[in-house]
Amino acid sequence: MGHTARVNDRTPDPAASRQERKQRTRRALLDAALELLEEQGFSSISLRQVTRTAGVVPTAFYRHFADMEELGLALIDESFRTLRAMLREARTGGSMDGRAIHNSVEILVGYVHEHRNHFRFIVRERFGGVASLRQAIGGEIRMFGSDLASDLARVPALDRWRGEDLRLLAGLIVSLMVQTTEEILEAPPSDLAGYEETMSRARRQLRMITLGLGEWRVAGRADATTAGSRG
Amino acid sequence: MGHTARVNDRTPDPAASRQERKQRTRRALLDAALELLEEQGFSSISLRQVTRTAGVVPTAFYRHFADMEELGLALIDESFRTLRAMLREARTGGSMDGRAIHNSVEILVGYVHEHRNHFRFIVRERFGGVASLRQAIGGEIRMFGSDLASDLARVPALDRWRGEDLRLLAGLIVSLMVQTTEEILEAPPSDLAGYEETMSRARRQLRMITLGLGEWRVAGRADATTAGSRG
DNA sequence: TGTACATCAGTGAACGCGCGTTCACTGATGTAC
DNA sequence: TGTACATCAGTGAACGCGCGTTCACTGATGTAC
Repeated sequence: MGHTARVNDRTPDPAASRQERKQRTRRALLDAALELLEEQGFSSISLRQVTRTAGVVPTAFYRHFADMEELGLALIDESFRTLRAMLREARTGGSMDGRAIHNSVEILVGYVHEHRNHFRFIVRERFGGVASLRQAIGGEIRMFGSDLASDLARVPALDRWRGEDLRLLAGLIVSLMVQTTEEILEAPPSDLAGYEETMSRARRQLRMITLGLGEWRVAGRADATTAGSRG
Repeated sequence: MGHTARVNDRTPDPAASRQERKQRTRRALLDAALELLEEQGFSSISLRQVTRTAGVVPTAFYRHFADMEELGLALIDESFRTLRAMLREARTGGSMDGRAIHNSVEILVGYVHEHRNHFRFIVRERFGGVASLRQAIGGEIRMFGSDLASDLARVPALDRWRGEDLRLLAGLIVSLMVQTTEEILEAPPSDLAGYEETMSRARRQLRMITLGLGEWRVAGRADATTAGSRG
């Protein structure tokens, strides 16, 4: 809440190269935007507010971004880049089963919790007023759903499912994860009990979904396959 | 796209009373805002844009709303009032079973489809930059979840469920409905095939959720291991 | 190592613009008698 | 029914303000020799 780390604060740090300092200012602009986005929507924060918060003159902005939209896209990229890497890593190791799906959900929710400001921005702008940001965020979430669907295809219990049904199932899970992300962001970051509560709710809701999967008729006929979610 | 029904267009209609004309201007302001909200977020549309689109001078705005926020709250109220009535009616008739839940979902999705502009606004501002609107929308959705949970309590198959679990299940279904609403709004209103496709997906996803409910252990132990499917 | 020049991140003044809000007003509609 | 007055939805001018963007600039950092 308003520590507002400005980029200069008049300690020029002679050890830093020109390039390093430029990066630092860029960082300050991104952080300033994230700070302002705690309170406002992206389309209502101004370039001048951002530079003011970053401790820099308005015109300095143009050394880093062509306009606010470009800054917004940079924030989206930042938000998802590390998460994608973490999930890719989690998914390469070992076999794919119900446990692995649960793991991915835990990784995502933990990640969101640790990057609250980024994801508050993401949730706000997912259907916000700026079309290019909406598209970029939509693309990331869709990609996330596709990855999940192909993971699900590797779960033994689901091996006879049609691709279309796997995508529906993935959509259901993504929908739960979006909902959970929103819940995480509603509580203050210090509220660890609330965080655990949300996690626990998400786990049980995920289990509610997976429990019934054994009942789903694969080919459209009533041949009930076995094996629900097995821990 | 941009038919922009202005309030005056210089046909004063001598038959209308002063009160009727005032209502008409109010309506024109709300419609103007909805039209602008197709393209922009609420916090970035201006009072002057709204009055310009409505065909009225900026200062006339104050005869109807204290500020833009008050207009926004009026739009939220409009969006949900009729829907609430329809769902209440749907739920008073007859017994409550899986069929009734499906019916409610159909009503909601159809309603959203026929009030696209209102619900685009709702979806945008649900996590948008204006706190009071966020709260109002959150309250409506939460109320919706509570109603659904108490409906679920009357479903025979769920009669032994704990309230907490019913709320989780209701949350899951609300989450699916929000997701479906977002899908409906992504396609143009003329795309009836897309609408039916979305409806069909929603139905099957709802079935995926409800299929497993027989497996849920009512008294709920805390570990993750679960039995396989029943016949 | 020292000098002369190039680069370029950040500065500060200035611009025209749309904004929300104020104010005194107009003139049609409504009401009292 | 006709007259005199009150109401009040909508008008139009004016205000001060923050905005995005332009421009010429400064002075520390980087580079060539």
